Amino acid sequence: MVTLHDVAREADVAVSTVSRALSNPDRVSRSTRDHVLLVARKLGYQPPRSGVRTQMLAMLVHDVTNPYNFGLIRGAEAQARAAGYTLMVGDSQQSPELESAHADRLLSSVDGLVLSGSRLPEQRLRELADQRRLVLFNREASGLPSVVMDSVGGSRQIIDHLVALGHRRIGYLAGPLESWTDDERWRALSAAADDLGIEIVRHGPFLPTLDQGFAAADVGLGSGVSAMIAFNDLLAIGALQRLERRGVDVPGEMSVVGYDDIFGSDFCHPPLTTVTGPVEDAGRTLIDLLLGIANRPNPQITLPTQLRIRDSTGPRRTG
Amino acid sequence: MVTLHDVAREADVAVSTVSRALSNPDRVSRSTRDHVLLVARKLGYQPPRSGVRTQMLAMLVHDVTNPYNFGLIRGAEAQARAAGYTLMVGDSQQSPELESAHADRLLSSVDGLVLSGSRLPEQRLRELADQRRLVLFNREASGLPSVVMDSVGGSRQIIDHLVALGHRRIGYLAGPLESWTDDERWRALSAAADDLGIEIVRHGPFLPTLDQGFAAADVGLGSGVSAMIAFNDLLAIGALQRLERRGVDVPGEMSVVGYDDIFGSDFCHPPLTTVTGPVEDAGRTLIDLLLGIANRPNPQITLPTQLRIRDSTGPRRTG
DNA sequence: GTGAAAGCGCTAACAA
DNA sequence: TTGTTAGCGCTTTCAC
Repeated sequence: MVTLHDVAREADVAVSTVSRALSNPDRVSRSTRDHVLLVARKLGYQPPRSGVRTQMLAMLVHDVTNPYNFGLIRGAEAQARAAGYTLMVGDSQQSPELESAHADRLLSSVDGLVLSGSRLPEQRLRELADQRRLVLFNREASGLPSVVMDSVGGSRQIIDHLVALGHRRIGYLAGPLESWTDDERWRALSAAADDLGIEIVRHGPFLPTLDQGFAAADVGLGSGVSAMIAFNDLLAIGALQRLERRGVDVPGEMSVVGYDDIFGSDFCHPPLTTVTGPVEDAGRTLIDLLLGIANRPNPQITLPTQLRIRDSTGPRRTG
Repeated sequence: MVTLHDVAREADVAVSTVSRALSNPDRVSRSTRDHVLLVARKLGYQPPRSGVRTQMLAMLVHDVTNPYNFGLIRGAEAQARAAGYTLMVGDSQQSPELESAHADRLLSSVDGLVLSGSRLPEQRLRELADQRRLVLFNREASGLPSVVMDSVGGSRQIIDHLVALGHRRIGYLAGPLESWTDDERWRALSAAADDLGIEIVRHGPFLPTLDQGFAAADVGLGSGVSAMIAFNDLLAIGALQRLERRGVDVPGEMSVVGYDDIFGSDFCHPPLTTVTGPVEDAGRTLIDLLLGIANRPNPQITLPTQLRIRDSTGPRRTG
């Protein structure tokens, strides 16, 4: 454990100076402050944490404003509240660096941490888990507790559904390269397509946002497929908007499928066929694991998903 | 400031016992633990906070999963990130008690706090402001810095718009009674209606959720108005869904207006006429105020709003 | 399981 | 502005 004393020695100043630099930056000269802060950072100084329970839990997601997280947050919030805890949600902006920095800061002030779709290396995850209780969502790492929405089942159902409608060439609008979930989905889709002897082509990567859906739709249209599967609903809804603007009939000329069944996927135009799952359950389960209300020590839980068929998919137009 | 010593005296045990009860609950007997925790809670014990900056800010909203907060959160997150801070968002579930409890816990671990639409009494707000930097969104309290979306301008524009379309009896689907924003909106709407000599009737209160929008639509329909203004877009979109299901033509038989221009209000059916404003700016400004990057000491800022006209409003059908 | 007391890390008061 | 030092709150060790 790094103390003020250590920092003071390394920076060659008095402990009080370090204390001031960290607590009352105005009470110290600019140059020494910068120097001290640099050394503190280098040594990995952490504010001392009184062992007193904070009754706070934290969850880090890639984008708080992605409706996908709604169910997750609701479930987790409810369960945390029921147990007398405060849940705070943070945003890592799809960036492993930011995720890591936030996690560091949170360690000293929360009793437990949920990482959703973490992009940190296993090594780093284990480091974090050594200091605080840690659970993962949509990411697995050996020895760490996790909850994952089953991508295989839902993906297979998508392919079955599209093939039943006569589609033989399908496009996949991929998510971020670093995304564990994207990888899972793509692998499950390709496997299912292989099994049924149809063709699936991968486009992208795209960021999971409405805007990127516009671009994705154009790419998909240009590739001559009759159906597109988007990495998630945000991308899919963006694609629907773009297709409508370009005068492409959905599902007449193009079928579109998403993942996650987010807020809006039922009232967009046309309502979106998508993979749905018990995300609120997942949120609750994550908190249960965090608080140690689980049977086994480090369970890796997979929750089932199903295809919810709405109006954005239809028979391939022949001819 | 309450110390372990105080708790120990009041609970008639040694400080070490209190320390254990709070940090290592397993190392103390069940009965004394419960007793100590109760006393600690009664005295309002707070874990000691090393003055070291945590580089964390917190924002409390009523519902993290209300898309209204998207812009706010994005703006605030971006500005916090730019300044090297971590922003965490918490959910008060429309409950002042929960808001207060969360705020208490956060005080000891963040450098500043944003309360959105706070329902705490001014007295309590000032108490909090004494301990940490505090700024308010969509709530004003004398002596405290705040940012508010102007309800008066947007409300007046709604009434002007509806009157221009021939509407003479209008319904307002009210938000929660304790909501400062609801109060502002209702007063501005009534004033504008009075000025123009038309009738506006208040229904509700309703919680600002899609589900409550279903109920609100039914109430509005039954009251013989030709246009409905909802407290916010969530309520309005819920109402649109209900009207569609009941076979009511929008805007032919009923016009609908919302507030906030949330995610989904542009792709619901029909796209919603709503009051929009620079919410991301608001988010950024809040963080600026929190970090003291402001000119005046405790500014009360009001940001302008405009009516965005889409397809959910039209001429009153005569006859 | 609990209390007494030593030890530790941080802050603040004071001197330079 | 910076260093010295006393003091404070919490944890931990040790005795019972």
